[in-house]
Order: sequence, then C-alpha cells, then structure tokens
Amino acid sequence: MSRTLNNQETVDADLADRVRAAAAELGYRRNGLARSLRLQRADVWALIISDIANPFFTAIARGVEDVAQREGFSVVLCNTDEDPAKEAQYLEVAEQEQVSGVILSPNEIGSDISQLTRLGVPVVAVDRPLRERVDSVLVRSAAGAQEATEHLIDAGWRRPACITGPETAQTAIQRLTGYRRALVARKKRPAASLVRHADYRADRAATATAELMDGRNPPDSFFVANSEMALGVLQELRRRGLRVGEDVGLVAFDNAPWTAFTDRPLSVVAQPAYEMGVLAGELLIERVGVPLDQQPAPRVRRLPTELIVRGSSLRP
Amino acid sequence: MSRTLNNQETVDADLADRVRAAAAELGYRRNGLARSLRLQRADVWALIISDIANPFFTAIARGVEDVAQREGFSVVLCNTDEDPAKEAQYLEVAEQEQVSGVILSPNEIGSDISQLTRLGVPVVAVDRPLRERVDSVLVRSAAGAQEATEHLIDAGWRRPACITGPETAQTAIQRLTGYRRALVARKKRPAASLVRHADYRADRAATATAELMDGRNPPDSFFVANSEMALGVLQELRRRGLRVGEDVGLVAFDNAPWTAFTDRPLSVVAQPAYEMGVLAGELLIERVGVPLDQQPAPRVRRLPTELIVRGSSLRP
DNA sequence: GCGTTTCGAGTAAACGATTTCCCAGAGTAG
DNA sequence: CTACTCTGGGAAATCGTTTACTCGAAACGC
Repeated sequence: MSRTLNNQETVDADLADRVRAAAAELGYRRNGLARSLRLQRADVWALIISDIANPFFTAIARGVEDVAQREGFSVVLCNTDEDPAKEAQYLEVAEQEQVSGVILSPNEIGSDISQLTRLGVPVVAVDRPLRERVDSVLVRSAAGAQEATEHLIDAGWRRPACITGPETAQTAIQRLTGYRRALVARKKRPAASLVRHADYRADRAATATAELMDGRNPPDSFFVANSEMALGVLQELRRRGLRVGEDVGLVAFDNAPWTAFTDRPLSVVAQPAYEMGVLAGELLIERVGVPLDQQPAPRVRRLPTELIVRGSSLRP
Repeated sequence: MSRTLNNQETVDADLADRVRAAAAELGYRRNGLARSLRLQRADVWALIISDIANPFFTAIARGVEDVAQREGFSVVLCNTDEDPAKEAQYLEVAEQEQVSGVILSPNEIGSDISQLTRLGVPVVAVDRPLRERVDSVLVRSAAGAQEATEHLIDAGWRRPACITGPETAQTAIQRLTGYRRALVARKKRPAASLVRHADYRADRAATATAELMDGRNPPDSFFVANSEMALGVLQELRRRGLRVGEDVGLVAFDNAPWTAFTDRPLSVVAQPAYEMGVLAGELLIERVGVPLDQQPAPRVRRLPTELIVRGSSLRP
C-alpha cells in the first residue's frame, strides 16, 4: 500500500493499479499525522511573522509560500503581533508539530530558538537578526535610513524628526542609526527630542507626531520607519491642517501599494520584501533533510533598499 | 505520564510533582503529532483565504486568530490566490492533517468540501457563500453596493461604471447586482458596456479602467468592488491626468487603512471584517468536538456595511 | 535436475502519545 | 483475622503509516 502510493521500488504494475483502484473506490485518504509521526517530520514550514496586516510581511509570506509550494511544503503562517509571548508559543507549536523548517522574523534579537536548533530543525531569520547564528535575510536598513534622511535635508528641510519602531527591534535600531548618521554627515546635531519609538503601529505614531509637533522646537519633516506608522503621521498632520510636501516633509520605509496615491504621493525606502521571502525559502530548502554534519555554515544575506522620491519629501 | 501532564483523575500529588520535575529535567516536549494521531484530532484550525495581501482578509484573519487563541487552537493560514487548484490542495491538506475545523472564503460557490463534511470536520464559510449548507458569515454586499452607487448618482455623477470581481465570486456578483439595482432605482438604464470583471486585482482594474475610458461613451464615475482594484483605478486615472473627486467620482468597497489619505480621500463601503472573523470563529467553536447528532442546523449571519463618504465621490 | 540467486509481496515492528484494563496493596467492615 | 472494596498506577493496546525483515516462488547457471 505505502509502497504503491509512494511509487517506491519495484511493484508489479498490475497490482499497483488494483491497489490504486481500490483506494479510489473506498475513498481512501492517507493520514498525514500518522505519516509524519512515522517519518519524524512533517512537510510543513512555520512562518512566524510579527504583523500580518503589514504589506511588507505579507509580501515576504508570498515569497516564502511560492518556494514552499514549488518544493512540496505547506506553510503555516503564525502572527505574533509583536508579542514575545505569542512568539514563544508559536515556536513551541512548531516544535511539537515537528515542522521541517521555521522562518522567523524575531521580536527581539534574543528570541530563544535553542529548542528548535537542538532538535535539528533549521531556522531562518528574516528581516530581523538573531543573536544565535542562523541563516538570515536582512535589509541594509541603516543605509536606507541614512539615504532617506539625507535626501530630506538635501531637499531643504531643516529639522527632520525620526519615528522608529520599538527599542527591542533591531530594524528600528538600525533605522534610527541611519537617521543619526545622516544628521552627522550633513553637519547637524542629532537631538534626542526629535526621536520617538512608536512600536511600528499607526496610532502610536500619531501620538508621537503630536508630541513632536507640540514640543518646544518642532520638526519640519519626518523620517518614519515603516508604512503603518506613516499612516498615523499622515492622520495627525491632517488633523493639524498641515500638508505633506508643502508644510512638512515625509519619507517612510516600505513601498506599500497605496503610497503612490496619497496626497502628496509618499517618498519611500523600498524593501525587496518578496525577494526576501523567496531567499529565505531557498536558504531553508538547502537545509531541510540535510544531516547535521553536512549543513553549511550559517549564511547572512543583506539586501539593498531603494529610495523612491515622490512628492511628500520635496519642498514646494 | 499522560495522566500527570493532563491533570487527569486522581494522581498522587507527590508522584505528579516528581514526574513533572523529571520531564522538565530531561527537556521533555510532548509530540503533538502522536497526540493528535491518538486523539484523532489536532487542536488546529485551517483558515483558507483567497488573498493574504488584501487588508480585508487579514482583518478577518486577526478576528479568527483572536478567538482561536482564546480557545486554545492554533490557526494555519492558507492563501489560495483566487486559484481553485490551490484551494483544493489546501482543503486536502486540512483533511490529512485532521484539523478540527476549517474557515474558508471559497473561490466559487461550488467549492467541494464534501470530504470534510463527510468526516465530520466542521466548515464555516466567510465572506462568500457555499452551495453546501454550512455556517456562513456574509456581508450584505448588494445593499452596500446599491447604497454606494445611489450615492454617486445623488452626488451628481451621470454615468457610473462598475468594476467588480471575477464572475465566479459571489461577492462580485452581488456587488454588481447592487450596482444595477441602484441604476434602476434612479431611473437609469444599466449598460453592459459600463461593467467590467477584473479579478479583484489592481492591474486588471487598471486595464479595465483604460478600456472604459477609451470606450465610445466613457463613464464619469466608478463603483469599484474592492480596495485593491481601487488602487488600479487610481493609477490609470492619474496616468490620464484625471483627478478623483474633481473630474471623476469614485467609491470602493473596503475601508482599508490608507483610504482616508489618498488624494482625494476615498469614499468607501466599510465591511466589518474583524467582526466577521470573530463571528466565524465563534460559530466554529460551537461545533468542534460536538457529536454529529447534536450539531445545530447551519446558521447564516449577514452583516451590514457602512457607507463612509469622503472626497472621492463628491463633485466640486 | 538441483542448488543458488533474485525479486516481489506479505508480516510485523516502530513512531509517541492516550486510554483501557487489570492488579497489588491499602483500607474498612464484619 | 478474614474478606471485600477501593484506588493508584503499571502494562498493553491503539491510532495509521513506513520500512526492515522474511519467505515463497521463479529464474538462472552448472
């Protein structure tokens, strides 16, 4: 039976046909659980991301999924909502369900994947690095942030603020670093009063914008670390009757589909999200089923960003 | 062991502690596969949606996930990309993995879930109906579409076009129906030349817009059946130098986060996506683990839409 | 024609948990 | 003191597959 269905070794063609016919007749479906239990592996990958509503991560998910589909794996998509507890829970689920690989965008650099690696389950970090040495697909966030901020200054804005992600997220840290480097490169003094951490969420970014604008020496422009937060900034600026690309400048990370159609069109730092997903999937493929002693050394891929200048960052 | 870890019946407290201590010591993790095999069920739901990049579906996913988390289930998210073959594949995976429930937004009304129902796996349809009688969470799409189109006409637009989804999708059909009803209600003759099916995708909608505008008697406004396609329409209109809410009118389904910030802000038909996910999860909860003969009759919930008027649908 | 090899197919063990069954030993009543 | 009841926990069956092992028959060479 098993031999027939898996087309293994030499099975008499006639018998094989009869078996298949009988299986079809009885509506036989093989039990994936039993199969996985026996094989000690499931043809499933876990993809653990921090925000399913963020187009950046859904683009990654599509990339991963395309590779998985091609290679015969199913993808279990888990959404951690930037919550370390949820992340830990899903990592445990992945372990219990014996997935053959995990692609993770960790909440923080110290996320604990030791259980998985001990069991030989390959892990690929995507978007954000891990302290443990694993395959990683990262973006040159600092360089992208620096380019964006320098562009703001070169466009004539005097006091760019930075609204970045949570202090625990490496991407948030790197984008802040890039912002600071740009100020230094353009002979400006980085001021802590112009920096806010806003958890990558729109509403937190709106609050941060309000705080900055109500400050003693408000900024005249914003570098924002993702597109969700850009929405929050836009909302707060509109509430104050300020026009982007007119009264204030704005550049944000992520080339979300809608950014070209806002009033003004948003200047963005585009990340190759889909390609990151594909790359992560391909790195994983090279590890699943490979004996531990033949595994390649951990590889790190850093992809460049691309600054796309539209109206929001320009002065009238 | 099993009895200890599941806190069953009367186990001596001391022994239970020793067992737990030993388990912790040895780093014991129970094998979810073996457990599910023996129990003939996995504490997993499959959520099969047609477009992971669409914020409407990700909002549903969040609703489902919140309920699942609360009830102790994990959610496997499957993306069919509007492809019936992928949908069939994921339905089979769901069956093989013995999930305890499936929430599905079917590609077409005839999607085959008979294997699942025969095995007693409860299925909830969300967003789109199924011919088979199952629990369903739907939206009053036709009413929403009618209201939106009537609003366009009442705002002074003379020739509203309709760009809807694929002909196989029930939501697309219903929104088209609502559009037609609005024309009739406003004493206009529905013209087939003003209707396009565009697969719910931005690029197809851009093409459809170009076709309509190049037609003999072009429309002066658009009712668009989802927010993805609205982006395509905006793109094509911009390419032609036409301003929304000025030269042409526009109303679209889905209150995506960015719709308030386009130039002009988009008038939209808001769907209660998160609530739909929650409701679907709650309907499922009432079936998982319930014997077949005690299952309630299939229930259908129809949720209302809400028209949100912003600038894009108004005449100057 | 007999011994050896080959090849297909049937049988049974194993994967790791849950759960039923059963027994030993304690406890209680007569 | 004996007999019966009760209870905690050990042993074994079970879930549905894969796979190693075994065995019978056919084929081949000498």
